[in-house]
Amino acid sequence: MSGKENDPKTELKKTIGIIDVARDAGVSPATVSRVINGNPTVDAKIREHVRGAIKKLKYRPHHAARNLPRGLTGNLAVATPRSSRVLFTNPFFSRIFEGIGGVLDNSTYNMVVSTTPPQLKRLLDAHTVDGFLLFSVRKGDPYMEELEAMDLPVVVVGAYRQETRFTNFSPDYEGGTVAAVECLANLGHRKIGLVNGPSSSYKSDAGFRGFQEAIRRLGLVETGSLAVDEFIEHEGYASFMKWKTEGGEIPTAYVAGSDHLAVGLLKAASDSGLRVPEDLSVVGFGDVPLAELFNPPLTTIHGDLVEMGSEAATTLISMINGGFRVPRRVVYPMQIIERKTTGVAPRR
Amino acid sequence: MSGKENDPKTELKKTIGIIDVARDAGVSPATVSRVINGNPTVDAKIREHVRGAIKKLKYRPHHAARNLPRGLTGNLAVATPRSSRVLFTNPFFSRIFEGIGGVLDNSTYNMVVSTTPPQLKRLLDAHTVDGFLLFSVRKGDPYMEELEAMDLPVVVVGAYRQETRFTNFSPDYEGGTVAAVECLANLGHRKIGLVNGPSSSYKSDAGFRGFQEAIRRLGLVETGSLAVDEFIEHEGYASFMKWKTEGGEIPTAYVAGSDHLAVGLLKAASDSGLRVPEDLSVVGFGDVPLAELFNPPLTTIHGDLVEMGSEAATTLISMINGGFRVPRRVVYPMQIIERKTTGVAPRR
DNA sequence: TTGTATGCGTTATCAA
DNA sequence: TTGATAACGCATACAA
Repeated sequence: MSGKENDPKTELKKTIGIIDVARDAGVSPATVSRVINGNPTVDAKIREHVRGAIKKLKYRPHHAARNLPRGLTGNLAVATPRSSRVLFTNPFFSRIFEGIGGVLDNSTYNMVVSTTPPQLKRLLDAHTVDGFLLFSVRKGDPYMEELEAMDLPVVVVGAYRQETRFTNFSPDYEGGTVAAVECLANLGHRKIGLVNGPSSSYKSDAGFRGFQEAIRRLGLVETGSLAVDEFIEHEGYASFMKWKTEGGEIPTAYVAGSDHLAVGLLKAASDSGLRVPEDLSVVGFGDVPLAELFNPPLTTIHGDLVEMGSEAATTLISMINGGFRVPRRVVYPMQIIERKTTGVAPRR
Repeated sequence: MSGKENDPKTELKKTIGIIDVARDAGVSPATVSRVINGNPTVDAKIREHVRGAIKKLKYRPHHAARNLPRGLTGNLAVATPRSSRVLFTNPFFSRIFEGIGGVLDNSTYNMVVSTTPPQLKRLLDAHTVDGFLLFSVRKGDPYMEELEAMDLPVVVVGAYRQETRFTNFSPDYEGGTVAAVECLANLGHRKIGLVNGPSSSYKSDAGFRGFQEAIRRLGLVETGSLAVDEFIEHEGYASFMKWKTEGGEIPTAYVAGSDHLAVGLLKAASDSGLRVPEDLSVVGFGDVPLAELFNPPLTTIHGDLVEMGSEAATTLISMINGGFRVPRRVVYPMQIIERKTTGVAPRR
């Protein structure tokens, strides 16, 4: 009635590990490990017994310790080499993220997100992830060469350069822009402008290529194009106002590099007394949730970005497991959604 | 000329570890460890020598292995117990996230993000993070009781219940809503409606409390209130249309639970032939980047959410290190930003 | 100031 | 089918 299990050194153990479970179940740690990992070579009775001990002790495996012997981490990085808010101002991100999440749900990987250069740097300096999902990369972004030099699996989502070992999944910025110009041309527009991002953006390059090609092929004239530093509302607004103030010629239609840019442009046009689409047509890019609800509803370029995120994540995991040794380059088709910011060209 | 270091077993080592560096530098692993951790009790010459070896071998410490002996992971969770897109449709999230990122930049913690219940479940079942930053929690969300029962540090960002061990940082939903009603009352509005989220939302509760209190205190009359399931554009639009179709009375002003809700409402009003703000005034909540650029610019409730995110993260880290043992409850003041969706009440 | 030895929680190899 | 035991990469008392 007294001496049962009355150890003198009744110390308080911090975390209960696989050894504690083994002791409680009267088996070896190896057997517990087998049960945890669903190894079939375990006697059914013992398995249930061990499971009972696991629940009883509220045992929870240690993620990092589990992966240590494999030389892996069990973590995937979702990162941008640029500024903090890019991931969220990136019009596509929320949908791509949704695709990634779906894949992770059916895996055992965790997602470690880095939204600033210092965080990315840490990810590179320590073995913290088994692979990278990279977003919004621009020319000259920090740590990209370093990443190229490492042998970690990397998938870049969005436009990227050609000479690279990275696998790349990207919306068809070029084709989407072509579709926008063609739509405008069909509405009778002859003078069309491009509101594009900075030259440091691969996405800008692709959009520019598509724009130029379509303009030339259709015999149109590029008019009043604008180049901004970021694909955000404010930049689109300011650029248009500046252009107008300086007496620049206003086209009858604009193709924007992003929906946010388009919204800024729309606002600037409105503040300038221009009616949309009577006086000016505008096409966005991305079809963010807001686009449909905007006033007026935004004509824009749409693509299945959830699917893209999903495939990117699936591919990365496959690469980690030795698949897809040679870089892949996949482009996702984009199509135009005509709403209310595009109309027949005005007679000027 | 032949036998120097000519081991028979010239196997290819996978990752180079602290031992390799130690051997190359002619010191013990412990000394290398000290250099890595900036331990001052290392001779300057040796330190430089070791650093040279680290660079030469391109040695990178292993994050998980480093934290194992400490019984920690070095990871923080940023999670929501709800659906995937919540984190991104949450109007506040991008700014709060910015605050968190800033703190992480100056720490050694990594951020593992979970945007789906399965991912959250994994985080709970394995020792993967040292603490939780929880977002968009609603009544009845899965795994919350489980988390409460564990002894991991947790900080909830956004409205939450009173009876909890979790520390809580939240915008002042109640006070902000009061400010909105007061503003409207000053403009002469008497019949005011609330476009609120679902009753499962703590945020809705707070907004409702503030609304009711202000309405009663100012002697106004609640008119045409709407309750939606999510704080998104679509819901606001649909609810208003349904209400109108059913012949419900339209107030002269609406207070919305979020900017996105306000945008949907604005769109519905516009489609119904109502002018803003001549026929109807609307106040949003959150002051998302879009609000200012919307057409017309949205009057809304603003707060310093970057700061809130920053303090939440700082507090969580402190908790992990043994600080703030008792739950804290911090409410961030919100103020109204009057733009163009609010005006003098029409005579009806 | 530096080295040795041990432990962190788990997997995996090899016997039994 | 199960059990020792050696890694996995590193930090840290304890010695020297």
